[in-house]
Amino acid sequence: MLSKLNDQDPRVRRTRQLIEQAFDELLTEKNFDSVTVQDVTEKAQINRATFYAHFEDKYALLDHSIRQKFRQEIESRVLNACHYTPENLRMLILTVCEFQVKLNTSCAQSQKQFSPLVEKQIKEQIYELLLVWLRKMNIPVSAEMPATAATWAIYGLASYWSASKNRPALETYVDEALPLVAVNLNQFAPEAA
Amino acid sequence: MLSKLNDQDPRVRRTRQLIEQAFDELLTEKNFDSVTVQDVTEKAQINRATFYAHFEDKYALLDHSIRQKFRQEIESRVLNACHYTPENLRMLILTVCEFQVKLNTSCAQSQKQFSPLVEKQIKEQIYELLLVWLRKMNIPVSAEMPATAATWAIYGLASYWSASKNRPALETYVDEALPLVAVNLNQFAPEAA
DNA sequence: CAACTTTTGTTGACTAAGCAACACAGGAGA
DNA sequence: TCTCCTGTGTTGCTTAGTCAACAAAAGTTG
Repeated sequence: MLSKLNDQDPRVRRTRQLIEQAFDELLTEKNFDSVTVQDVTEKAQINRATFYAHFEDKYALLDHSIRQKFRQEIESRVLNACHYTPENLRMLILTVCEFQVKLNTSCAQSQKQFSPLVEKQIKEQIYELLLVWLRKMNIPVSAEMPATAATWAIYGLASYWSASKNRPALETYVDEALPLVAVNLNQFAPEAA
Repeated sequence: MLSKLNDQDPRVRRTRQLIEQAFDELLTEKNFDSVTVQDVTEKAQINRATFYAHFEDKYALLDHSIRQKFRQEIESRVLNACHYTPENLRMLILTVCEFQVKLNTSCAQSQKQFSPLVEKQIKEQIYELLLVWLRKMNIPVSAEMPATAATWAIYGLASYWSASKNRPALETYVDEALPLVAVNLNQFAPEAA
């Protein structure tokens, strides 16, 4: 059905939380493919029909879960409430890198199964964040293209790092990555104008 | 209202649990008198009207809470699923003593405010348990009177102990208390028949 | 392949929970 | 005293969640 539920309703918040929590726990036990909607609803102790009132299917739940967790990382570093600086960009890259390894360690199996879904969700949020940053420094050209380039570069660099056999130290890696991404954005920064 | 709710309904179980948990937490913070129904519903994040669908008022909640906690103590020692022996009776006395001090320590203020309510609930359950024990050893006389005498004796001894300034060691105290209670019951025990 | 089991979405009728509004009971305090 | 304020129960109406049943997909096994 998915007739939009009221996010303010305590019941809605509660059952969403139950679903998300059950889902998280299940992902630490088995891989995503073998988790069924029934598993989730049984662990969450809700009716299966209720699940479908909240999420279209288990893929929508995964999307939501990834999105939410990444958003939390962003928000905990108040990156969402700030503007562009090389330091903030550096922190963003670092966050994406850390998120990748966190996913790999907290899930039962390496999440090859759903990596495309993860990539989509993360990139969407990086992109939105960069757009906000760029729009704050009213630039002469459209923000979409620099934001797109930077988004893909950040995600690509983070993936590359997290997949490396012998991962270099995160800090030094990010130091190297930063200029590769910043070059597209620095030109619009106030001090460079 | 209090139109009887279905105990099997997951929603009912959930909100009851929320209410009980909120209540417990509040009792560790302040004394019973100053806990309002509003406090409970706010902490539990449920609607106030919902509270009244489950409990008549905060006194009914207290009754329920005490009753449930004591029952848990009984059940965790499987006293509910056994028959009369001096050893089981000893364990029962010990349980009542421990429960008294547990109440005193886990609640913000010593629970003088609601001790009559506590006493009523505990004694009811001791009595029911003793009745079951006595009925299992089909005795020639009615079980009610020995059960009553033993119930009051047990509760009285436990109260006396928990209120003592310099409490003697629980084990030795119970050893002394046991014969005082058992004398009324032993005569019906199989080996004494 | 066919017969099976499991899981998936979806439905409609019913019940519980949320919400806002109400009248009413104490206090507390000028 | 009168007023203000906080907490109490109760109500009618709305929305969310439960349940059982269903058909249809997707695996499994022989």
